[in-house]
Amino acid sequence: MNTTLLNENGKAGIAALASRPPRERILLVARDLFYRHGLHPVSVEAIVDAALTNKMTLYRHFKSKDDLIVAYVNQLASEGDIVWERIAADSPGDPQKRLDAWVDHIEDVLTNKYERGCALANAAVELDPDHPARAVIEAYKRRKREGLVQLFKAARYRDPERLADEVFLLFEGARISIQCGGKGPASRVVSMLRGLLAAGPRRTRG
Amino acid sequence: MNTTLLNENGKAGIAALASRPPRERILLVARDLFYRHGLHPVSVEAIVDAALTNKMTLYRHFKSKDDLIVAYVNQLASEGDIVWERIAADSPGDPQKRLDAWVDHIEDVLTNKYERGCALANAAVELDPDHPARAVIEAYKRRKREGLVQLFKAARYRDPERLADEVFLLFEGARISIQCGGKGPASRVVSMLRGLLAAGPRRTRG
DNA sequence: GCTAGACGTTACCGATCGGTAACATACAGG
DNA sequence: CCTGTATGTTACCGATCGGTAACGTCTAGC
Repeated sequence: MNTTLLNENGKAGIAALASRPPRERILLVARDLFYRHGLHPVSVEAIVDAALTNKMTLYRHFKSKDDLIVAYVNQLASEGDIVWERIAADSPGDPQKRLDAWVDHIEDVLTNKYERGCALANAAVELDPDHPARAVIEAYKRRKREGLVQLFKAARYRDPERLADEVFLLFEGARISIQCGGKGPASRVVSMLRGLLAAGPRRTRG
Repeated sequence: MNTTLLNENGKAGIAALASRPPRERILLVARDLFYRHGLHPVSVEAIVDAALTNKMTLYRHFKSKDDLIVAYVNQLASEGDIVWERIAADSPGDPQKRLDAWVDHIEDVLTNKYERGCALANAAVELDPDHPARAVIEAYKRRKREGLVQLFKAARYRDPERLADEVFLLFEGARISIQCGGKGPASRVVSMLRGLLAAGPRRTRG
């Protein structure tokens, strides 16, 4: 069986894995396999094999596969929050700079050759409406959108709610479109976003 | 087991099903179950049960489950094409009216209470990159985007490619956001689209 | 050095999966 | 009426699934 682990999405290979505790290895591998192949096609066997451990150890850390999925989704959400906080920390008190930095980050995401859509959105597609992981996903998306609203508000853009929705939806649409063969539309979204940011600020009555 | 069939997304109930040939029943049911629960969680047993038939009959019409998935995706794509053609037929030679009609259609889709994202995009999330159904999905999305470009071109909008990408991505983003709890962002997208259509036309040098 | 707890190994469980063989039935067209 | 074709029924296949029991091993901390 193939034991190739983890794309170059900022993560290390098999060598760095071996020295980490099993739970961490499992989450690292789950993150990779779930994203690349989806939730259902990836068996716990495949995960523990790639994580260089075994089923018993996995089930000592996670009550069930669904519980692992919740942990996987929580991991993604908290990583997204960290990116957001890093952007905030890099430009304290400068909402305009934060917006620019956010678009730079978007550009990185969309040009990543391993991009296969938003992992959280993809997970939502595969999960029943009552799956506990969905609440995490929905809360994260709302948080993200609200952060954009506050940023546009602080930067004194006109109609911040509408603008936040627009850039939020453009970004979401671009990510989902990448794996639907529409690389064309997505390639233009960064310049669209920059256009929106450049054209809008301080239109609040001067 | 529950035999509730087909949401009100324009399709009939169990009574209308019974009089149709098995292959049609199977596709009708697959369309419903695949969309509501995803591709992998729906077994062929569940499909044939809901379609009031049996596995043997299904496998006489489809070589495999993957083959059924291809037929499911083809069905969705051709239905989408039919909507597009109907819009064209309703406003022959009037691209602006077609654009308006398209946005009206978008509004219907986004306000449908059973909306769970674009069925084709959802399917793409669940399919390997080399699955034969993916080519169908990608071709459809490209076709759809190209149709928008031609419409904006014919209606003499400025920068039709960019505008087509923008409305395309907003629509895609809205659909995927609906099931991620972001009903807020999606609710504004129709007025955004109408704004884009109203503000832009004939900006081609007047 | 001993012990406790984390980890690994093997083997297994019942359920379900996609898919098929063999056979019975219904029915339309000659 | 007879025959061919589509459909339905039952039973089954091997594979894989998520999950567990029992037991052996390793090592950190006292």
